[in-house]
Amino acid sequence: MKKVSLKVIARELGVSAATVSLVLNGKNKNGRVSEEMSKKIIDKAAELNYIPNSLAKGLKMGHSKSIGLIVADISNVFFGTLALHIQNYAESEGYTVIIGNTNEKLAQMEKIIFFLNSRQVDGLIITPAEGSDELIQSILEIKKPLVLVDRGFPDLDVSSVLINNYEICFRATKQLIDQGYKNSAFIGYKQNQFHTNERKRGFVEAMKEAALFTPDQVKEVSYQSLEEDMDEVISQLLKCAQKVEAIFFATNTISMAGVKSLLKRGVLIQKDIQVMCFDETDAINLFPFRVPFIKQPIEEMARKALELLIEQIEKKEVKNHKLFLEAELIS
Amino acid sequence: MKKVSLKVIARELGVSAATVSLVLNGKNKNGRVSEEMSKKIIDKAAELNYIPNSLAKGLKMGHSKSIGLIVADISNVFFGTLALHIQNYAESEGYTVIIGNTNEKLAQMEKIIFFLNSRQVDGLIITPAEGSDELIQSILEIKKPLVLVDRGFPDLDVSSVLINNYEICFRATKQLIDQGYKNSAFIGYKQNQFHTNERKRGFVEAMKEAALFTPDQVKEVSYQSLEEDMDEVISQLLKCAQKVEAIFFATNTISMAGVKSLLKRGVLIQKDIQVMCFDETDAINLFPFRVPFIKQPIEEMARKALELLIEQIEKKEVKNHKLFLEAELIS
DNA sequence: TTGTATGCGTTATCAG
DNA sequence: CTGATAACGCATACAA
Repeated sequence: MKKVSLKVIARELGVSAATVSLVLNGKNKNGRVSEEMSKKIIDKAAELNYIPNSLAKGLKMGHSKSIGLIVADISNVFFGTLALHIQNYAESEGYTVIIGNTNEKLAQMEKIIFFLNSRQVDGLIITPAEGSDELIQSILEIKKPLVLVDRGFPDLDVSSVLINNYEICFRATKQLIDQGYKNSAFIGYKQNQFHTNERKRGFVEAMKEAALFTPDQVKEVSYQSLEEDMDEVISQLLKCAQKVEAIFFATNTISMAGVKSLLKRGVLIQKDIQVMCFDETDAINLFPFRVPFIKQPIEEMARKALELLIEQIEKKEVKNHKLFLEAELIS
Repeated sequence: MKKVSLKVIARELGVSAATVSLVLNGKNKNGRVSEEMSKKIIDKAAELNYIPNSLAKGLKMGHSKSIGLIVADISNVFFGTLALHIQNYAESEGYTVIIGNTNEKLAQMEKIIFFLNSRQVDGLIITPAEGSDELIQSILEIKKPLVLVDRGFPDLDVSSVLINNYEICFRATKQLIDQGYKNSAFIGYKQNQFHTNERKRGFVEAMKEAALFTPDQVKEVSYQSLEEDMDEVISQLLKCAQKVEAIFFATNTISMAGVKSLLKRGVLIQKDIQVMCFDETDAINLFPFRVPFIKQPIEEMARKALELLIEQIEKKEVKNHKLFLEAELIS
């Protein structure tokens, strides 16, 4: 079973490759090719199981009709779901998605970008790793269409689709306060990224507004040693002189680890300690009562990111649109 | 910032594109190109930020150094994790992975295969959808390297990496019996796939061996309406005259939905009803006690699948290796 | 209504 | 030691 190319079809039918190409691309508008020939070609292509070679096409056309999606970790449900939706929308627009993982590592991210670029992706959707601003800047410089999702760099002239992190965290914290939880803690990642900082700021400002803030309410765990750090932080909180009444977890993975750690210690969620989670993790659904959480509009994020990207690709200009979608407080 | 190709470097340096190609691919072994020129070329490439065009290379070479991974649903942790590991191994072997979702739909799967083939992937790793045997057969016929993971077709002459579904489920069921749970139920997907049938068979045979089997112990839910079906099935089981003592869930998604449904009804896991789960879902870890589950060697599955695939790709022959890796019973 | 020629960026072959 | 040339499969301008 040898490769069947345009030429093979052309030869079998005694016509030129050009004619076959025209017909198979539906470009025989103004009676360019006869109905008869046209039909013969289409039938032959089907008969021979012709599959167009996208590499050749891409090379010729100067675009690959593919986009690169770079996430931190595809085994994380949040990114998996994001990827699913992006793929779905991309497909309906005629684009393939190539997914890469950074594992939150800058070096890895750089490698993947190079790789994706060498594969001639028409654009990139990225959840940038910490400290990747220069790297992002370098993509901008080569005028490659680019959209950031989930995380962004406010100072960079780049399009991004984020949620209203500050505001939703402010509201979530305020809700805890209004419900009577005066002494809350916030657990986030030990990293300096805009979106995480905004979440923290939301918590801090709400607490300050209610004159309830003390600096040691904010705790940090590291991505690499999440479970151990969480256990440490939780036990610190439980030992505090002033009893912690609620804990705000800043991401879905932190929420899972946090809830797990609490349960391990026999702490009763909502009875002993209230929690506020990020994203609708499986964990949340297992309780016989509602656990409050912040719901991100993942599908919309996917759609918007793709829209912005395709706009850039097709208009051939790199625009700076910064979108902040509204997350929802579910309780 | 225009595209920088081999030619550009060549022109700037006043040499031919061929020479540049040789140097940049490290093929100037036997003093083919002078040290001096060599260095100049490498420096220039770095200076101009040269990125090789994989499309052109692939077109010329006849391979793309990429493989297609087709899963049922990338937002499912099992597949996400599988994808992560496959990508990691693939990368270390110099291959890119392009991921596609079937959403368990045959038509979708067919579409993706066509797409991936048109992108000239060198091989395919697939978790086949139900009823996709003819489709798989057609891939075999065009001699495209192919490995099935997680699910397989025993009658097809195709390589696959599965776990020992029958045996592990037999043992898991036997363990429930030995622990005194006489009346167990099994909940699986309403589909006719080898791997799921094997799981069911493991349960049934173990029950039969202990003379405890009755046909209505086996329940089915459908992938599309998992939650509703699960609620229905669970309430059926709870209403049974003969009290159900344990439930065996046949996949990770079923486990999650099942546990959720039980908790919703106020059933106490392990106290009222024991469960046996598939995969280590988040849910399992939230209980203050150990919930027994079957642990699949996902990373090993990924590695083996890739090994088999690369072997096929590089030896240019399609071998039929059927691997059955050992899952682990954790309790 | 159809065919020919050209080039996309690369590598391999063969000359020089 | 290096350069010219052809070819991979396709799309397009131009010729017939």
